[in-house]
Formats: sequence, C-alpha cells, structure tokens
Amino acid sequence: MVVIRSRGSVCESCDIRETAICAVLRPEELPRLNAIVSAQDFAAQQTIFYEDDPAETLYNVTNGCVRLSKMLADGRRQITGFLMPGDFLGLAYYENYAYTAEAIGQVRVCVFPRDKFQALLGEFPQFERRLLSRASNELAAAQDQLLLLGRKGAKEKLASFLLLLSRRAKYRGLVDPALDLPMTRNDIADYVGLTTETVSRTFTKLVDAGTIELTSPQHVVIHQPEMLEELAGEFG
Amino acid sequence: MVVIRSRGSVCESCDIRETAICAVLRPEELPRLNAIVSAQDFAAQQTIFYEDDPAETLYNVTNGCVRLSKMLADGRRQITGFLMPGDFLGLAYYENYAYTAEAIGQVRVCVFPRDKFQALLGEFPQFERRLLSRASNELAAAQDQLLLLGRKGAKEKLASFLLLLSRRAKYRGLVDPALDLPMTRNDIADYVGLTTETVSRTFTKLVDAGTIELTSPQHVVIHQPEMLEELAGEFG
DNA sequence: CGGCCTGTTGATCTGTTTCAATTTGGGTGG
DNA sequence: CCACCCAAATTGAAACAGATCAACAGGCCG
Repeated sequence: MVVIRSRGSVCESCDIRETAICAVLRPEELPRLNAIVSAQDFAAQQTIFYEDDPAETLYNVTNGCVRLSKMLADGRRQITGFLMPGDFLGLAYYENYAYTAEAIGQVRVCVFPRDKFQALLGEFPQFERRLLSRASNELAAAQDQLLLLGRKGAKEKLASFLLLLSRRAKYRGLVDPALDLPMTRNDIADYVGLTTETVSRTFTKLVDAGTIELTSPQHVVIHQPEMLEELAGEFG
Repeated sequence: MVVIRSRGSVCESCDIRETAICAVLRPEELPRLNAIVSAQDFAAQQTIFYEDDPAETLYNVTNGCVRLSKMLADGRRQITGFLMPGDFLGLAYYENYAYTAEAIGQVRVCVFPRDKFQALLGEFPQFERRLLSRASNELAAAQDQLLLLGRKGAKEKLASFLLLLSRRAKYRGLVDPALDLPMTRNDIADYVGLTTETVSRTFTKLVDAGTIELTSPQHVVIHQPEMLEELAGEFG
C-alpha cells in the first residue's frame, strides 16, 4: 500500500470527476475537497479494510476494481458488490464497515478522513443530497441482486451479471463490444450465489448457444444482447 | 382504501413517534410535518403501490405489516422486505418505485406528498441526515440478506429470519417471548428464497429439535435463541 | 355444515454442488 | 525469449439439498 501526498490540484485533473460524487461540486468548491483528500494505491489482492473495522475513512475508486464481501463463520463468502472507477466506498454514518473491501488487480483510490468529510457535508448541502441519491441507487441495485440470488437459476444469474457489467461499462463511457471481467470465476460465483464450476459450465453453455464469446477467460464478447435480456427474465 | 383527513395534532399523539423518522423533529417543528400529512388505511392484501408506479408519495407505516416485493416475468416473486410500524416507505429520489408494496392484514400509514416532503427536507437539514442514516441501515440490512440468499442453507435461512423478526420486535418494545408471524409461509419462502414446503419442513425440524415451538402457525416461541444464533452462522 | 385457503407431510425428481481429474494461460526466472 | 510453474478455468461423474408433484389435515368464514 502506497500513500501519495496530494499536491497541487489533484481534483481538477481527475479522470472520473464527471461520474464521482465530486461531480456535484462547483469548480470553485473543488479546492475545499482537494484540501482533505489524498491518493492511495493498493496492489492486487490487498485488503483496503475489513468488515467490522472502525469506519474512519471514505474512499472513491479512481482506478481498478474493488470487491466488497461478507463472510460466514465457516468461510463461505458472499460478494455484495464490485466497485469500478467513480464508485464511492464507505458510504454511511456507521461506526464500523459492514463488509470487507479488497483490491482486484492494481487499485488507486481517493481517501477522505471521515471527520473532515462530514465537516464538508455540513458546508455543502448538495453534497449530502448527492450521497442520499447514491444510497438510493445502491439500495435499488441491492434489491435487484436479492431477486437474482433468491429466485433466478444459474443461466439467468449469469445473463443478468453480464448485462450488469455491460451497462456499467457503457455508463463509464466504454463502447468496446468486448467486456472485461477483472474478477475471477470464483469471485463471480460468490457474487451470484453459485460455485466456480457452475459458473464455468454455464458460460460454456452460453458460448455453445452463440450468445457470447470468450476470447479469453477474462474477455467476453456479447453477440446476442437480446438473448441475454431474455434469459435474465426481467421485464422492460 | 380509506383516506382519513388529518385534523388537530395527529403527530403529537402518534404511537410510533419515537421510532419513526419524525423522531428527529423538535416538538415545535412537528406542526410543519403535521400540516402535510394525512392517514390512510388499507385492508388485508391491498396494494399500496406497484413497482414502476411514479413515486409521488412517501409513507410511514403506523399499524400492521407491509411486504415489499419484485417479480420476474414468469411470476416468480422475491420479497425484499417486511415493514413494521415505524418503518419508512418510498425512501428515494426516484421517479418510480422499485418494488410493489402490499398490506399484510389491516394497515395504517401516514402519507406525505413527495413535493411537500422534499420542501420540508430543505427546511430541516437534520431530516435529510436522518434519511441518509435510514438508507444506510437499509443498505446494511440488504447486504445481510444478500449473504443469506446467496450462501445460507434452508435451516440457516430460517434461523436468521426468526432472529431478525425477534430483534425487530424487541426494538419496537415487544418483550413477549412469543413471536408473531403476520406473513404466510409463502411470504416467508419468497423472502428467504425457498418454497413453502421447505419452510414448513424446516420449521418442524426446528420444533423437533426443541429450538422453537409453534403454538399456532403464526405464533412462534423461541426456546433456544443461542441455538438459532449458532444455526444462523454469523460471527459475534 | 360445507368449501376453501393455508399449512403440513410424503415421494420423487432435478439443478446445482461436490469431488476429482485435466487443461489453459499468465507470470517468472533461467 | 522460451520453458517451466502454478493458479485459474474447464470438464466429467456422483451425490445431495431443495424443488416439484401430490395428498391430506385443520381452521375459518359464509
């Protein structure tokens, strides 16, 4: 883990300024945020924080992919989300983190000390509103995931998963038809409530059906998005 | 559905004023809330709103139990939560509701028109903060449910479910060792991702083990809470 | 009293897991 | 630069938890 001092105008030149929470601040307010932020790097597989750690820091992912997870006493794991550049981490007025956050591959984050961040919140009301809006989005996403975990079969789960990644890639401005899967099959399995083997088998079924193509285990090309939508089982 | 005009000081005399969002308002601010609120009654099985309806109203449950659910195209259903008196409904800055809300048994709610509610939000900053805190709680609860749906077995699911209801009953000030299940077995099944039959069978297993007692299908007595904790599989 | 909805119990079936064996591919050191 | 190595992914066979299909019991209301 490497701490990088913030110097000069970090925020102004930030790649993800458009999509991150910072987007609600006016240019002239940015320096206030800049003053309390620093950058931090994590190597692949490093833990950013553990479930139940005191939540003293808030993060914004700027590079790489982060996985959030919870564990049962015997080691079974549920991944509750994957964070991409622009995503906010540590959202909450909580004493302790509700989940573990780990870097998948190389990750860079912005770091906000909790107390200073809260002070800024009081100062910029639209900041708090934006956070509430984020929380609402996350809540809606979590509910979609409840439906997926509770009621969908393996094929439906993976179709939904691929569509989710695809939509998020589009949102982040990536138009590449090839979809990148930064996480392992095991991570995917722990996200959609299956085993690695079932994930693997189901992917090959989708390949055999011509719905997707696996140019490498981490590279998916979606040939028939309509078919995925169909399989995902949702309306609209 | 019956609409009841709010007259006089509804809020001051409200049973659940302590636990509801209103709890953040000072007594002298209550009249402002009182001015925009009205009460509404729903009979058993009535729908309060449907998924994708425009979200023009916010609610606060004052009596009865409400179920929130999402459906797949073929009718499979996932219940995303049960609301008890004091719980807030419609939380979000969304255009449309993300789930359907239905009354289980007789229900009474407080109704806040969305526009007026938002105006109040701007006026009382602590109100917005409280909402964010609520959203955080819901998010944490949703993540627990993800773990349950994705990684727990039938026995673990139902042990967790009973403990959840039990904790919420305690929170609402009910010390009765007998736990009330206002929802049907089918509702429970759709909440924990099982079938009615499996729920029923698993309950009888818990009864046979002496962990719980079913004085009636809707009345559970928890004899061995430690055993339920054990079965639920979580730490702490 | 009878019909119906909810819950319980039993028998069978199936999708997914588990266990086990290969294959693939990315990273590293010679 | 290539060969090796190890983790990750794939594939196969067997086992199992929970679903499905089916029958029945009990309480509640008309």
